[in-house]
Amino acid sequence: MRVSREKAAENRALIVDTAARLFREHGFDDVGIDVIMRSAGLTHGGFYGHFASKEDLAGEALVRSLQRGAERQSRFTKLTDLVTDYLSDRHRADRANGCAIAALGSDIARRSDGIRQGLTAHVRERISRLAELVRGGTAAGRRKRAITTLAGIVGALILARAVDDAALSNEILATARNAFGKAK
Amino acid sequence: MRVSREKAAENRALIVDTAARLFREHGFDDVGIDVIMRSAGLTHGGFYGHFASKEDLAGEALVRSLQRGAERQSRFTKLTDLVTDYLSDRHRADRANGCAIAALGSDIARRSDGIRQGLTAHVRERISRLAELVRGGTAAGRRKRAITTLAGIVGALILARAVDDAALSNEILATARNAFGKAK
DNA sequence: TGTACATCAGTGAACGCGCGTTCACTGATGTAC
DNA sequence: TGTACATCAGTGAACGCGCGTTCACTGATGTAC
Repeated sequence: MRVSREKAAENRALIVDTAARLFREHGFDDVGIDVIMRSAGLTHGGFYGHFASKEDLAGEALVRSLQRGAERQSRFTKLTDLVTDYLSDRHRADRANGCAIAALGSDIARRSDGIRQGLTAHVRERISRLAELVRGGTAAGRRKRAITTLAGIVGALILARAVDDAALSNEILATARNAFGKAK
Repeated sequence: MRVSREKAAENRALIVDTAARLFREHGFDDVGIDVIMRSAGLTHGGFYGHFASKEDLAGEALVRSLQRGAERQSRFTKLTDLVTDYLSDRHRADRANGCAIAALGSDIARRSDGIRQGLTAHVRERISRLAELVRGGTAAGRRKRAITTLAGIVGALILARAVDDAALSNEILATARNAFGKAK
């Protein structure tokens, strides 16, 4: 049965949000459209009224995930705080609501151009944002520090999640927090 | 038709090697058994004479990939050389024969226990190996430096591959080479 | 060393299931008068 | 403001394809004598 245009728009946004979480948690290929729609409280048949294809949704969901990450990071005024939050136990455990680059990074390199373009714009912004939080040095130096920091925290989180040993995982997180979160 | 036991063992190793390359290039879920077997010059029906399941092969293939990476890195006697090689244009372009952590990192966290255990042992070894290449400082300091370096180069390679812009990708690689490859 | 038989690596057809996608239909919303 | 009709968001069954897995079969290898 038909619903109001307002409700339809809400449903669309809900599908994107739901997919954004499920994709980060299980990867693009391991989440079916029926699961996404059911999780959003709908049936799978209505999917193609909102999106042209699953790949289309994947692109929107990734952008949404990245936006959420950017919003969270915008709360911090010190690089240390941002790094501490990014490399926290909570973030390691909560893949579904965490950084999309860490959750899907090695996948993204293999996806379609549209998806990679969305990521590229985001990475650019995140580097600029990190550079603003670096204290001292030249502009070029701050930018280098921002890139190094981004690479370091993304790599550390991916390693800490991939590793099957709590002690080693903790050691990786703690060491990276120290190395990349220091005022230097 | 039957082949000699020696030939059968060769075929098995060839399947693992072939799968190791294909998985790194396209991801676990986007490579079918028929593609792997055909790439190895066999037909798909023989697969289950060698492996219990696709997941079983995935585990062996990952271990093989990680071994190859360890062999390559064992050639270097200086941290700078290792980092320069890891963050080279060649490595960025050749995902199929490169580091499995960078190629499959965010996937691995979602795989079965067997697969993650193989990775954990490897990460431990790689950290020890990197620590040996660090000059100066205490043992604990060298280990911390090794962890930071591993996280940094893995993250940088993943970012450089995911990004859809050659200039930005180059900037990430060059900056990380400088930051993590320096003698400090 | 040669022969006869058992074994078994590899083949190719087939099965079954999951999943992306399509479609006829329903009934509430939106619109024209 | 109310009525009649058109629209269209969502439903659920169905389609078709790909892919992991199974299986009867083949014929070369391995073994027993």
